Amino acid sequence: MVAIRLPDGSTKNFPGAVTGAEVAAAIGPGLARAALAMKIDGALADLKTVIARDAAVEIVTAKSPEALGLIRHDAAHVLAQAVQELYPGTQITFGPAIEDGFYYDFARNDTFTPEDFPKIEARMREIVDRNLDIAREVWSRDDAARHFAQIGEKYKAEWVREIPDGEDISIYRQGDWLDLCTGPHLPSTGKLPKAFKLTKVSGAYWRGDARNAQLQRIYGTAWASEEQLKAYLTRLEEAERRDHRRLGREMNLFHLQEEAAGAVFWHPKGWTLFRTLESYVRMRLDRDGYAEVKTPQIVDRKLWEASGHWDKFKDAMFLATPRAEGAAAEDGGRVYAIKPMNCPGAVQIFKQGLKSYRDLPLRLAEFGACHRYEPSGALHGIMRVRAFTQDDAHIFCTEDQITAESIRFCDLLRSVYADLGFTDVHVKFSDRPPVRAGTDAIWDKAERALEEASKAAGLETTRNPGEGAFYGPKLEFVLRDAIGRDWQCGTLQVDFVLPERLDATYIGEDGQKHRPVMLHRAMLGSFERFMGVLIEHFAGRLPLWLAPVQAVAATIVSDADAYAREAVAQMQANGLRVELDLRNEKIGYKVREHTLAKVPLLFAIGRREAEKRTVALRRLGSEAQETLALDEAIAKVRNEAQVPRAAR
RNA sequence: GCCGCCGUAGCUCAGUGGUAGAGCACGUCCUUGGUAAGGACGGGGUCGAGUGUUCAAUUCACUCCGGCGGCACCA
Repeated sequence: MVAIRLPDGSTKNFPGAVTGAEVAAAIGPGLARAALAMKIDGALADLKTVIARDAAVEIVTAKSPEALGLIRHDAAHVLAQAVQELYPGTQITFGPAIEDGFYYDFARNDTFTPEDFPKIEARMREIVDRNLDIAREVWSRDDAARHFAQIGEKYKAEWVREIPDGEDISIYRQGDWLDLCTGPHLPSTGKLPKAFKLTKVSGAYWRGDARNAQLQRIYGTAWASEEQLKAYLTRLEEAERRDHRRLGREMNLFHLQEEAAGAVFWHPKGWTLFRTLESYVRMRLDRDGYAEVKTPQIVDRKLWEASGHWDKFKDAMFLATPRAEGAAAEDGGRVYAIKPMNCPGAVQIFKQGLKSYRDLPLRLAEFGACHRYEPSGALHGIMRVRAFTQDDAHIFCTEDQITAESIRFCDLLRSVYADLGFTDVHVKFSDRPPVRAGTDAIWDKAERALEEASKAAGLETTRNPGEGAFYGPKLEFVLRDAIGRDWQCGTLQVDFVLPERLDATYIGEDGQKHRPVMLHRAMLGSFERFMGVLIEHFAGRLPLWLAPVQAVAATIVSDADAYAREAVAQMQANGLRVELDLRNEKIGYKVREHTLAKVPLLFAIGRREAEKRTVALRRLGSEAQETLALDEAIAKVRNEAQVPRAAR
């Protein structure tokens, strides 16, 4: 007898081994129809799996949180079958479920284009209509390897050989189509909702390695219902509306052009935002015990060789040599590199003069402009550029101070993010990468120190194996934006390696030389990227204190021009970023324009206002008007526009 | 860097083997209008760059540059 415990606490007894489908049927015909898979003692399994012992079983339906993953994984298989039916000779490789959808990687000589999608989607629907039974089989390694080799699936054959001993080699059969897959899967293709859509094709490397063959990846999205699919497509449109490249142009913040690919031309408004952000961060650092420095832009490559960056990153560095005849020789044949990062420079400042343990921790901040030759395919708007400014700082401290400094930084970071409108932050812990500097003993120490520190700072971290910097492990702070997207911005890295390589020392209490530890840290990461994130997070509707143009004073009739000028001058004298719109246009036109430009405040000034020395205030996103005396309006707006924590 | 797609006016986009068009924006004039587009007229393009095919290339081919979507990379 087999006793099956159900989620509601009840137990159903069966005379012998049962399948999930039978359990579902025993509960009710509705559930039997809706069943997609099950969980046996919490582990996801096919409905056809035979349960031979007592267990807790939960039937998974389209409403279960696990359903989307199953649906997407099945959609990937149906896609693969459709593609192989339509394009014989195409090899299959991998096709997992991913966030919001799925993909499948194919090897084929001809290329897929989006024009192929309608045909493939139609075939996918047809496969759903065929309602093919999906069943798991366990094969021997030899049989599986032989089978895939025989039918020309060399990627599958390769993979079969690498499945560890002791693991089942499971094959899913869907009609007469087979795939090597761990599952689980829906009981038949007919259970797959038709709420899917192919979205894009791209290249992808076999096993994620650029040295391997490039495959063709077809992406799709799949949902439990048409409504969900529609909602997803709407979400994509929303993301497109927020695109910082589009808003940057529309709001006249910046532009990019090919003579300086990967570098930003900041327009007055964009630069105003940049400066506002910079001075805010500077204020926070000033108040948190940092000293700001500035290090050279062009530095002899010897320094980068010493730091280890040359070895690892020389291909991504810009070089600079004097151009004048004979100058290079006169200069001792030096080769300079434009700095790709600030840390070696910070170490040079630390090394000036003897440092005592009494000087530690020493927090050196730098708004460092760095240049890196990023691969052309990596460039993306202002989010991934070749010239950027970090809100960088290096904290030189003793090992004992790591924890306290980490806590202090995390506190600052949380508060800064909150001021900037981000409260949903999670933290990744990236440990030692395969290629690294420093001994394992040093890495053990560094990882332990960072773990302790992050625990002490009250952070919950998820592990990110092998993703640390070459000189040390790091915490990465990921912000979730208004529409649920994640952006990695802040970082905290523990570094025992660079102080050693660049020979930084301090004199300890014992009168002996010691190595300081270096903490590399950034909050925004790069201003360029962070500004892109801000723009997208707020959809261009920046909070008043950040808005490059906080208000526009727009006249209704030209008789009000003189008063409007005076009002704007007063506002500007009070530190508000206000523009004057005296154009020969109707107020409706001006309202529309400034609304589209996402200016937070609009002061309409007509004859009435000029006579009574008032302004009619309209706020972005509202149609209400509020008439205020000029002085009152200035006081009010000034208060609202205050930089967070600026008041003393 | 790799795969695919794209590059026509400031922006969004039509279009053609015989050297180009719309809407918005811009300029001038009229209009002084009370909260999301008032009217008239006008200027504006080496059709990304180069090479080739052709009597003729913005259109076809190739190379390069840049952009977009992924992949890889990200000190």
